[in-house]
Amino acid sequence: MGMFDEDAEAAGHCAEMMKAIAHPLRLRIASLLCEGDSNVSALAGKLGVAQSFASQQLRILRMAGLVQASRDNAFVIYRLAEPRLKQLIRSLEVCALAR
Amino acid sequence: MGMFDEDAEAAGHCAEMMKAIAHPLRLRIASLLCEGDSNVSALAGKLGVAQSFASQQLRILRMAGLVQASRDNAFVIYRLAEPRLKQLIRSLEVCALAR
DNA sequence: ATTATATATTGCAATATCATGATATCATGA
DNA sequence: TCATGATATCATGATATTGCAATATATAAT
Repeated sequence: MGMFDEDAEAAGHCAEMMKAIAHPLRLRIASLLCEGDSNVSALAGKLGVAQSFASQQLRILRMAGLVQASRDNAFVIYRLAEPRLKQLIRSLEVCALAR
Repeated sequence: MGMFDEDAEAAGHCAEMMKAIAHPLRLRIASLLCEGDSNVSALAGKLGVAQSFASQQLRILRMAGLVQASRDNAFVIYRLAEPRLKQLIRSLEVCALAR
């Protein structure tokens, strides 16, 4: 039935993806990006953290293939790269509500 | 709309939970437990890892409140503590399929 | 009491992650 | 070109995680 118990490689990939979001700030960033694209300093402002910190965490999300970036003049706009990520975050919210 | 961007504490809790499963072996353990309760050495055998390693990872899952343990004579039976965890793992499998 | 089996814990070295501050790059406008 | 605002990277020390081997504990059977 489960796929991860049989397919260790799939489990490894999935764990790597989860690790990317399994961080307070990165989860909040992903959550914000669910509501719409945004740039680095806007995100940093909303989250109340330093720009360099936000940029670093965005980099980790980007490396994991979860978000994409593109330039809009001076700004770099980040967006969710994966529609399925939105779905996953909804599931996580449901989990969090059930505590 | 999203809850994690507004509620930093909820994001922290959720990230902590995710961190517990965001590991190749722990994900596989959780996946196995979705199919039914099991004991440590049975899990270790199915996963092809040393008993002490399986026990260690089970401990981490237990600390995070994701699994529960109870003794059945010589054996310690582990089970999913959270029905919502089953749901989450299903979501993860869907995500993993979509790669 | 001894042995065997199941589980848990501990110690450890290697590696990774975290958060911060300083600095560098990049694009725009005066 | 210079100044400025937006982003990215670097360097760092603190802390956490990883995987393994050795050892300890607990239960059961003989």
